[in-house]
Amino acid sequence: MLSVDFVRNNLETVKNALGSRNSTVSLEPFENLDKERRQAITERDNLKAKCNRLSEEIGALMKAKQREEAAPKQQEVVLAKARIKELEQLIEETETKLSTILLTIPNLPHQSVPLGADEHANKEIRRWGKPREFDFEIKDHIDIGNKLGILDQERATKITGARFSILRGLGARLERALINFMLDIQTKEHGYQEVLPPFIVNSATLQGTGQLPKFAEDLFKLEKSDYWLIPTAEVPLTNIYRDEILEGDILPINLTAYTPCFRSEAGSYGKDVRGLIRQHQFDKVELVKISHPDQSYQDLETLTQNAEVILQRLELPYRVVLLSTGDMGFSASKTYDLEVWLPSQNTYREISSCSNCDAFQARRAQIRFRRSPGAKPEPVHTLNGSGLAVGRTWLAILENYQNADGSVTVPQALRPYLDGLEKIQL
RNA sequence: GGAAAGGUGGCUGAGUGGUUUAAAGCAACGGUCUUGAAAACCGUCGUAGGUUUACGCCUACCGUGAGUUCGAAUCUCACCCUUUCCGCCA
Repeated sequence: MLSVDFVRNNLETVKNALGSRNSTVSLEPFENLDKERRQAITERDNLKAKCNRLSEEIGALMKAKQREEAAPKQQEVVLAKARIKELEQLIEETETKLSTILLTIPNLPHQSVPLGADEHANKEIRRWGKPREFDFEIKDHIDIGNKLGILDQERATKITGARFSILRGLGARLERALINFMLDIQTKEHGYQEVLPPFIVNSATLQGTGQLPKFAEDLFKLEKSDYWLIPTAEVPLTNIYRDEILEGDILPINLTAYTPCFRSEAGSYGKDVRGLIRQHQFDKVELVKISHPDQSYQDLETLTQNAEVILQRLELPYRVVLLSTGDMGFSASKTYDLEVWLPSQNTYREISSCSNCDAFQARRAQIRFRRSPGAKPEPVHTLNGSGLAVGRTWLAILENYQNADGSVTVPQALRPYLDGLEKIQL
């Protein structure tokens, strides 16, 4: 969320930014609503001040047993209160409209973000590793997984429905190994604190990180409650400090968590229907930084590198892409995607998305800090990134490490997590 | 699910209709004193909104929301949360 002040004083900038982000939010009503609201507040506060004064006088008269003299003053208060009631209704209406506008304005892009309508304007920053050349006909991860008996999507459909899967035997084991491997690197080498948050959150939490009110459709909601399944650990992790004022010297706060993630994938029908790429439930190890505003863009570089290390250790070729204004998520001011090489698709596919949300989420979630003790509280900057999407890592390993005989070699770095296993085979 | 108690500032904790402008203490910050520190003393010490060139002034906030009243932390209703006990349960 942008601050009212900022929008009021930078109307043109915000309008331009909206355009660059393909947003359809209209700022036309903003100016009038803003003015109307402030006038009403001023009038109401003046009336209230008057009532307070009168009430005090009435109190004094009552004490002095001068009831008759209090009566006209009481009348006056009653009258003022009727007007106050009208004004409060008006204030509430305008504030609702204003906050609807403010809550649906996406974040402003950072100046370093390329302008563009969609992913074609994204900018490749760097590549790591060389895609392997195969001297046999390669299979995709679905075929490999099915043949090895470690992936069972048909039966998952019976148990739940489309876009769910069952991992079995070494498949399940590989998933668990990856989770531990990722968490170990982030906690032991990069200094993140491991967190195990709730997988179910309330709507205030989702509004804090920007999923609500605009993207309810992408989420799973539990019936007869205000509870929702998390679409990413970013949501509970970032909200840990909601409604708090932190001391500046504890920043940055680095958090990591493994959680399953639940997404309705509304509007993606027909997209990536095969395999594990796009599931309603998937595992992810998430990285979150609560940063000092002066440091946050440097912290984004660090966070991105922290995620990259996982791919490097697993020796999976990838590239880093800087998203353009039109391709970024709602809350982000700057985003790097990590894309892993998928032989079956002969292309790079997203496996991590690392974003700086600047003060956008912090303002919504009221996460603030003091530059020095006693200083005025300011919003922190919040960052998040996948480190990494476990399901996509799982399938990337199957595809990149497949052998002609249908077996899959276990990446060196992962073997300690699988009792030294070198190969997944029949 | 049943019963009971409770929710007040960063923390502890008073306050049951009218100088509460939320006491007091602790913590924090600034100062005096000191070679330095501690102690002592003095002062400052919440958040948000509105208004003002500015000093400042005004308004709201005692779990949340509604209500009673000229006036609510205090009374009424609903809800949320916490703790304890019982029941059920991994």
